[in-house]
Amino acid sequence: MNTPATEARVDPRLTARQDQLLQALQAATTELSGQDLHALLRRSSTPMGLATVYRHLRQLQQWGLVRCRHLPSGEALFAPTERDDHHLTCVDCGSTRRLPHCPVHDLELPRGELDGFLPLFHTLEFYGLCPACRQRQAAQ
Amino acid sequence: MNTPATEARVDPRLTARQDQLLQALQAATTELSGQDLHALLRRSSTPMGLATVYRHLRQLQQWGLVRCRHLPSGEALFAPTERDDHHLTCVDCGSTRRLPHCPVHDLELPRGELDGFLPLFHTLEFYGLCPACRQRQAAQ
DNA sequence: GCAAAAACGAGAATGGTTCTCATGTCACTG
DNA sequence: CAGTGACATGAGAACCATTCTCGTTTTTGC
Repeated sequence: MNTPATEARVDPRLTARQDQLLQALQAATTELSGQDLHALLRRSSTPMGLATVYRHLRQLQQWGLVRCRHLPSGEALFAPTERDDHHLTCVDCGSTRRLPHCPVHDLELPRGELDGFLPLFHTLEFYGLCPACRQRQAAQ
Repeated sequence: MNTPATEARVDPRLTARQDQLLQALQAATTELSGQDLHALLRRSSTPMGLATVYRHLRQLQQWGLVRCRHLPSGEALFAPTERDDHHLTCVDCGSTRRLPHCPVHDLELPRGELDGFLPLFHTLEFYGLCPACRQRQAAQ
């Protein structure tokens, strides 16, 4: 199940800021929230404001370079789309665990994989551009 | 890809309030937000406060009776887990469209199905209880 | 009935995200 | 070089869905 992010990438010409943001995400071993990125980049030689962080995260997301998922707490976590990670998320404490490999290739989740985790439900969502927005963006 | 919600259901003995909430979700043709449900039930003969709506939504979710997904806007939408719906979500305008059938059985999304929608990335998440929380809940 | 426990809800608090707008930056031009 | 316009930036305010607080009401167990 490969989402054609490369094909979807409209304009890979990133600004320095966008590149800085993307590299921070790629360098991180885990997903980062907007707040995390802000705190991280605050310490760099070229600090980035919170508004700019969110602005560019949305832009990168619309370009298919960054994916976003929401924890039960409502916090949004970002990661580069090149990482094909999937997670088990606890609806009680909100903790998440990365699955060792993409489960879509093995839909009947084996007991061993779950390792005690009790699945209650799943979500499968596709993010992208609807025809109306593609058309509007092309017209601009 | 059937999530064993029934097996996971710890205590299907719902209170009147929980039942009212679940029935409202089942009766609705679309997913509803917490605010939607509050507004809807406000007009019923037994109105429900916002705090109670969210309290029970979380409870029903932990029981695997209700699923929740987040729009790019951050708004959370709820639906009964018995409905196996999946969506295309636009990262620009946030609109969502229900897929005609569960795409997990047809992973290579056919062009016709997309109908002009440009997928940028997808998310696949499992929600449930981690071992620690199962243990803690069992102990209580 | 009656007391203890649980459920309830109005309104305040929380906190992540977005918006506003004044300022900064940069590429051009003449 | 100023001059100029378009765009990027960020501090802080605004927003708003959700959660928390806490006094009241309802239910439960006996």
